[in-house]
This record gives sequence, structure tokens and C-alpha cells, in this order.
Amino acid sequence: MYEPVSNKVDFSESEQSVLEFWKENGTFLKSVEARKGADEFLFYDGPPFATGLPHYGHLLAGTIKDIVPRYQTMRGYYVDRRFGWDCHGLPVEFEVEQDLEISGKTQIEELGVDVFNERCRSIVLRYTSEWRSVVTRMGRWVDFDRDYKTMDPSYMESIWWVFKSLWDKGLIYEGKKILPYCPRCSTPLSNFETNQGYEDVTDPAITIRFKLKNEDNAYILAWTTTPWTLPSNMALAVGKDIVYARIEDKGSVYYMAKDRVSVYYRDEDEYDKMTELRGDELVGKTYEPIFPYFAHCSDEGAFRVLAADFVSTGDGTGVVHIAPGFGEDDYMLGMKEGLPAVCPVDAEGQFTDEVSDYAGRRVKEADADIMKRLKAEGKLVHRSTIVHSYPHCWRCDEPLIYRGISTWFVKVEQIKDRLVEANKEIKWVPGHLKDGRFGKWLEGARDWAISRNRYWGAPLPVWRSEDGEEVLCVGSIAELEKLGGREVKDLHKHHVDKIEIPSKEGRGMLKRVPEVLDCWFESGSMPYAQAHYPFENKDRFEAHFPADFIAEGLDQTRGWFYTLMVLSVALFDRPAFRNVVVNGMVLAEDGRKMSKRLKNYPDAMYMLDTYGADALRLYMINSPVVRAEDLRFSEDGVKHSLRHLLIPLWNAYSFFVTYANIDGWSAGDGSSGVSTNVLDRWIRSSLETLVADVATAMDGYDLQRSVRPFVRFIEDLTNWYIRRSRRRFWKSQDDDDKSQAYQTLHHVLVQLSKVAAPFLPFISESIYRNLRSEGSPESVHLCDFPIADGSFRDHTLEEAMSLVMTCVRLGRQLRSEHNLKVRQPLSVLHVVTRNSEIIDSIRELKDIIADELNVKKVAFGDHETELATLSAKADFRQLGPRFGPKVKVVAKAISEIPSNELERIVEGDSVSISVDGEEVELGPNDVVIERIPHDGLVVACEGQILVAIETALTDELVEEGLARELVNKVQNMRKEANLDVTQRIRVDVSGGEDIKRAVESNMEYVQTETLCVECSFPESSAGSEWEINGHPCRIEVIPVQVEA
RNA sequence: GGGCGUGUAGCUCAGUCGGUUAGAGCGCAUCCCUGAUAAGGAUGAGGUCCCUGGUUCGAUUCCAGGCACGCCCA
Repeated sequence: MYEPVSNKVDFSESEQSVLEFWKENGTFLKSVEARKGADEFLFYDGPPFATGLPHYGHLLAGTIKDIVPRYQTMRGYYVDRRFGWDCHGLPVEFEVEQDLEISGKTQIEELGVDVFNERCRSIVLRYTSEWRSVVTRMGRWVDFDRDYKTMDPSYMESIWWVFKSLWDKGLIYEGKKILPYCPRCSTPLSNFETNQGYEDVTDPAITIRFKLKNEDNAYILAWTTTPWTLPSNMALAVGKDIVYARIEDKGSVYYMAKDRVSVYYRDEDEYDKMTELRGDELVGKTYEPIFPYFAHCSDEGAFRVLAADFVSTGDGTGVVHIAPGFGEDDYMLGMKEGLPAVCPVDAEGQFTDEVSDYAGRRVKEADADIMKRLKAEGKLVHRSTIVHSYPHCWRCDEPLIYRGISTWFVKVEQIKDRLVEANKEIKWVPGHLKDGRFGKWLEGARDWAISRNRYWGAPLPVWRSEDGEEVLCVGSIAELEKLGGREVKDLHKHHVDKIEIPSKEGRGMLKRVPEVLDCWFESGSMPYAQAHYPFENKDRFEAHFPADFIAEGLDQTRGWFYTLMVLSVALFDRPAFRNVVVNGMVLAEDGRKMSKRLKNYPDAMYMLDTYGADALRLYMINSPVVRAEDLRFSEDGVKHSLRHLLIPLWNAYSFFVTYANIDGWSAGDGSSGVSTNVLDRWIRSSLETLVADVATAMDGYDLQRSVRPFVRFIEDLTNWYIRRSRRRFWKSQDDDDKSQAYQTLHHVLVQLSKVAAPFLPFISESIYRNLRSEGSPESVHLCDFPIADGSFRDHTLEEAMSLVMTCVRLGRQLRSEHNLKVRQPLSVLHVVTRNSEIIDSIRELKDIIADELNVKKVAFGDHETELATLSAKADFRQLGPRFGPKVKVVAKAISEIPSNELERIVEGDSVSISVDGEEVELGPNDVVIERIPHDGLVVACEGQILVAIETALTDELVEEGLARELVNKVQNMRKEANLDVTQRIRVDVSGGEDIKRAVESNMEYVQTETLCVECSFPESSAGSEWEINGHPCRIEVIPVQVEA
């Protein structure tokens, strides 16, 4: 006896009880442990920040991260899955700053780095329990109890090892780089961070005149949107090949790009004279500094006109103001020309004493005064504003400034070739990312800035003497303890900064450099750090690196995918992962980003409560989002996957259980004899095909393709196999056929639950748990993934069944077109085709056609020309290459071939036709035959198959039609009265003689169909009124007790 | 501004290694079925396969240019 199954299931509730079962039995860990000792399938889980709650992007990636490991586990691999947390970094610091209502370096240091960092530690795991509950509810199996945290001492120690290894290889250097910098957070931002905060803002746009030396009253005009960088101006840049204008205007001379003149002078009358010159004629001129602060830099070559290829005439004056301390192009040019990169701005974005007049003021706030002064001094030529896209801090929304920052780098450019090589070993899904987005990114890779001037992160393990001459990199806790002479428990900044190391060269005490590492360096170190390599797990790690599989979103191309690669190549000259599945972005249904503020998407917990995790998983996986395309998330889509897959699957299962229980059938032990029934053989074959298709797609990490065959199979199972087999389950004799039906359906459902298990872990568990036989594993997730059994596959049968479905569809089309309802039996259906193979393969299945279309007989014939006219069209695929340009003429000739000639071609002969006086030989493969049903006949066709129905009705057929109608009404009444499916009844029918006669001559049929033990025909009855094929009648259904 | 991706029915998406009739589901209309009922089936309407050029006997598919959207990077 199976647990009774309602066909009205609450999936969410059912999933909850599966979760309970897993929890009580430790099923997840069992599934992992069961494979201990087997080959390992290595999965790396990228760590999310725990400071935010999970969103659909996480649920999607999480689902992919669940399906693949579940699948590989079922394939027999040992798949460890540890969750991880990204604990460090600006997001945490920012939250603490907000909590404490402080901001910036000064206030943090006033408060104390120890207080600040401990506060960070205390909030960083704030949402871990929410994560755990959502991830678990999604059905994702991942070990939260053995999670790794980037702030664990062991994790941080491995980071030090990574850093030291790179240091020893000469891949780390300290340099200066112009970086986007947030004055409020007092930190440079990474490129990925910068990009999150572009906003349109209005900035000043001013044109300034620089007075040239050695030329009276001559000025060169430059344009800028950052007046505060003007005190740091070191040069002006022009384009060598750009055409410039020399304009004489009221005794003064101005230089600017010719293309830009019209912006400043509306009319030629406004100036006196214009001559043209090329940019390189300007190069080498010198000018007077507009501010006095760095006038001494002229000794070092400042205040010259230089040539640069980044100069354009798109805006401004075609002359670029160069401040090497505040712009990347400027810096590069300055390096090349030996200019000083002055940077008179402190960590909080305020002018230093070097710029005495504005010292202590925020640079942007000084813009107005600077402009006022320039105007007063007659240096400001033009002033307006510009609306442009400018980067802002993604956390605090402060406009960023670009400035030179002392920064530590990894020499990525030096190992670029090896990165590109290593990428060749990786399988990317979708494939285009490999040479496309990721490959291109590697080819253009730049050195990677890895340090942050912040607090809550893994400190750089670098100690340095005050004079900067002696530098030491520490690679482990033990080493630091030895060098520093004290115990070390915690590697965070506020602990290790207290440790000083005595110099070996007599330079006093070495102190740690202040920076901490970028959290991307930390997450990129995950393969080593989560295992505390090389301090622990050395052999195991080395035997199993790199990972077989990772999966994250497209946004990680420049993030985790990249940092993993850089570090693994730097350390081991290998990629860190072999296969990667990249998912796209989950957008709201309106195509915009999901936004909490706009509430343009349904809450995830609501979705889970309403439709369940299986439906949500299925919806996401069966979409192009698993191939890095965008997904517009829609609740209807989730509903759809529920209705079209989960409910039908559940109904099939519930159908089986209901009747198996009625019959007291249960899966026998062993005797899984091969069924002889054609439907059984067909569904078994289809099942094996499904298994093979799913496995092939999964082995190629193509999740969408692996899910798609389920749709077809469920369709075949419910709408064909079960519907066609129902009577085999209902019939009262317990014969072999019935037993084979049960056995087949049972087998299919159990195997299907295994195939579906990685994708739909809940419903498959429910089905499996109820249907499993004694002695088999207690959970579907402890089973092996089915291996396609070729001996059960019968391609010919699958093909034939598909032809049968075509015949049935054509038959239905005919009935529908000619208004012949299916309940009315008809005498003969003709299936006509010339192809005898088709006839042979269908013949065995003709009862299905007869029953499906309610016809007494299916006749096969090959005289298709009696029913349809043949016409031919050229097969361009064949004839195109053969005839080239002449193909059109040949095609026309083919369309004019008479029907009798065509028949010969159909028979397999070759026919010769004349085209432009040339004989052309045509074989059966050269033409496509089309069949046009003759008018007035009840004929339909598709491909090579024609179907025709004889519509004439005999008295017998009419009576049978009436009987069927009656049965239909009775069934409706049974249902209306909520009768149990086994309830016996008595039926009273009062109506005309026609009905009585119809029922009497089909009495056995009526009785079996309706479980009616007695049928009587009183003059009148109290029953409800019906009309049956135009005959009014009354029917009464009376439940009766039958002795067993 | 650059790189990558996407653009196919009202909507969500398949597909086309170049072949003349481009598919599915949803939605809509009409009908059928009803012991799968949060169902099921049939039929119909609905498409310049983003645009423009090129290659070709033939382009929705390949190439080039453009447009729109998205992501990433400047």
C-alpha cells in the first residue's frame, strides 16, 4: 500500500515536509559521505557578502550550483560543497560608519581602529541566518556548518601565503596609480566599483587662457571641467595632426583647434584675423603657470606644450590641460616627459598646505573660488556648465576624484600570456565568453591594484623601515611570531599593526605598511584559503586543484573569474577551474533592473510559498539566463512551469498511486519482466532516450538543454501513455497486461524521479519516497543517476508512435473540420501512404488509432492519387549545387511535371525532363513531393501520410453514439455527486424508444463504463434532464451497495 | 568612446552548419473532451525573422555598416 496521494497538492507544503525529512535524516551529508573514497568532483562556491539579503541573482546561481553537484553526486562522484562568506571590505565598513554616524579616515582613527574593526566583525555575519534559510528553502544543498569566512585566521594566513608567494616571484610592486578615489571613504575604488556609480551631473566647464612666453600677448586656450586641478597644471597637450587656429583679436593672439573656433566666435567678424597651423608647430612652446604654487616645477620641464594622441576636438578647445597627479592620461604623459606629478590633495580630498590659499578645503567646494580668482586675474575666458556622466562612490554617492595614490600592484601584464594560455583549458558556458568577453579582457589586462587604504580587511604582510630601505614580506603566522617575538592570534590590522620587527640592518624597528588587501584578492585566494593551504590539507589540495566546476553571474567576468585566474596562474601556472557556467542578469518583468524601491518584482519568499522551489528552479533553469542572457522575471512564467510540468507529473504519480492502492498492487521484487505491450515498450524506450539526452546535456554543462527534454517526456507520459493506458489499470481482471502496466508505470515514475532529482529535488523526492521498493536507498538523492539502457531503446517504435500521433492529429483535424464529434463512432479510417515501411511500422499500432479516433476499422492503402493530387517542387538543397544559376529554370520545369510522371519518381524511378533543350535526369531525392487533398473528400495529409474518414452512419453506429453520450452524462453525474471511483450505481433512464434501444444494445459497454449494476427504463424518473443527440431524457443515478 | 551579447508572432522564447510553407508555450477567437480537473485536446487569426548594403542561383541564417537594448570596461 502506497501513501495515498491527493491530486490536489500544495507544492509548497509538500516541499516543507521534504525539507523536514532531509533535516531529520541528515540526507545531504549522507549523500556526500556515501561517495567518500570515490573520485572527487571539485566545486568552488564564490563567497557573497553577508551584509545584504539574497536576491534572485543569488537564487539563480545557487540553483545552478545545486544542480550540477547533485548530478555529479548521483553519477558517483564525491562532491564537497562548502558555503563561503566574503566578510571584509568597504560595504561592511560603510555600514559601520553609518551605524556610528561617523565618516572618513580621521573620525575612524579618532574612534580607534580596534573599536572600528571589532564593530565590523560584529555585524558582518548579521544576515547569515536569513541566507541559510532562503538557500535551504530553495532546495540547495550546501554545507553551512563548515562554511569558510574570509576573516578566519586560517583563511587570512593563506592569503598571506598567496601574497608572499607572489612577492617571492617578483610579481608584487608598490607604485602610484591614478585611481578613482572617494574623498569621503578615503579610499581608491576598483574599476568594478567605480562603474557602479556613473550618474549624470552638472559640472562647471571653463576655458582658461595660458599666457605664452616669447610671444607678446599670445595665449593658448584650454578647457576643463575640474577647475580644482588647475593649481596642479604641469603642461598643455595638443594633437600633432590637429589643425589649430591662430586668431588675432583686439591685439591679443589666441590658439585653439580650428574645429572649435565656431564655439567661441559665432561669426568671423568677431575676430580680426585667423591663420592655420598644425599641432606640432605648437609643441615646445612654453607658458607662464596660472597659479604660483608649483612655479618652481619649470626647472623640471613643466609648463610646456606637448603632443599627445588622446587629444581630440570633440569638446573644449582641442588643447588639454595636463595635471599628472589627477588624470590617468595626464600621468602617463607626465611619466614619459619627466614631469612631476604634484598632488596637493590629502586623503580626505582637501587641499594641502602646498596650495596655501585653499588649504584644508574640499577640492570640489573650492571650484567656485578658483574660478572667481581666475576671472579676477583675467585668465578665465569662458564659463558655462556641462551635463555629463561622472562616476560617484557606489556606497556613499560622493563624486569621485581621480588622483595619484600609492598603491600595491600585482604584475598582471607580466603574466598575461600565461593567463591567455590557461584560459584555453577552460570550458565556458556559453562558449562565446571564452574568446569573447573574458578572452578579450585577458588580452588587454593591466596590472591589478590590490591594496586599499582602509581598515577592515586582510593587512598587507609587509613591514618596512622608516627610511623605506628595508622591506620584509611575512608569509605565515609562525613567521610573524618569530620575527615579532610575540604570539599572534588575529591577523587583522588593529592587531598586527602593533607588532614591530627589529631591523637586521640596524634601521630601527620595521613597521607594517598601512594598507589592507582588496577583498577581490581575498576571494580570488579562495581555493587555497578555504583549505588553509599550504599549512593544512597540502596533499589533498595539490591532488585536486583546479576545480571541476564553478558558476556565477556574468558580472563576475572581471570579478571573481578574473581574480581566481590571475592568482592561480601566478601561483601554479594553471587555471583555477575547468568548467564554468555563467548566468545572465535577472531583470524585472518590465525589463529594468529589479529595484526594491520600485517594487517591480514579486518577493522571493512569496514565490516560494505560492508555487514552491521546484517551480521557481525549473522556470529559471529552463530559460536562456543559464546561458548568460538576461531574464525578465515573470510570475506567470513560474506559474507556467508549475502547470505544464509539475502538475502533470504529480497527476501521473497520483494516478498511479490511486489505482495501485485500489488493486493492492505493489512493486514486486525482481520480476521486472520485459513487457510485451507496445505502449509499455514505447514509454520505456522514450524514458531511455530521456535519460540519454539529459545526461549528454548535463555532461556538457548545458542546463537549459538538459531540462528541455522533460517537457516532451511529461507530455508523452501523461497525454499519451497514461491516457492510452487508463483502461488497462481500470479493468477488473488482474491479468498479465494489468500487471505489466503497473510495473511499467511504476518503473517509469521511479526512474523519472531519479533523472529529475538534480533539477526538481522536492517533487522527485516525494515521488521516489512513496514508490521506492524495500531495500532501495531512503532518498532519491542517494540513488545513482540512471544510465541509459540501450537494450530498451527502440527507435523504430518511437518513430512509429510519432507517426501514429500524426495520424491521430490528422483524424481529429478532419472530425473537427467536418463537425463530427469524437463520441460518434465512425466506420472506417483510411491511412494512405506509398511508403510501405510506414504502413508496416504503424500496422501494429492501428488499435490505438482506432480507439483514439473512435472508428471501427483502420484500413491501410497505397493509392494516394485517388485521394490527392501530387505536385512537385525542386529540392534546392540538392539541385542548387548541381545547377547553380540554372536552378530557377529547372525548378520551374519541375513544378510543371505532370502527376503521372511524378508517380514514377515517387516509386523510385528517375525521370528525364527537358530544360532549355537540355535533358535533365531527376531522381526521387531531387524533388519534394507535395500532396493536395482532393476537394470534397474528408482527407487530410502531412508529409507522406494521408488520412481519410468515411462519414456514413449505420443504425448501429448511431445507437452506439447515443450510448456513449449517455455514459458521458452519467459520468458527469457521478462526479457531480462526488461518488468514489469504485462506487457501484443503478441508473434509471426515461426517454424515448431510441435511447432505450441504444442502451440495451450496448448494455455491457454502459455497465462497465459507469460501474452500473442495473439499468432500468421507467416511464418517468426523478432524475435530471438531459438532451442526448436531440433526444430529451431524464437520468437518475443511484448509488448501491454491492456484496463483496 | 571600446569590448561582448541580444534583437524571430501581442508576450516569453526555440530554431535555421544558407534551400523557397520559420516553430512552441502563453494570451485571443471558435470548438471538442471531461475518472489528470490549480486540468486536457483541436482549429483559426497573428511574422518585412531590427534596418541598409554585400556575397550567392537562393540570406531570417554568412559578411560589412547602422539602429535599439543589456552587461562589462573606459
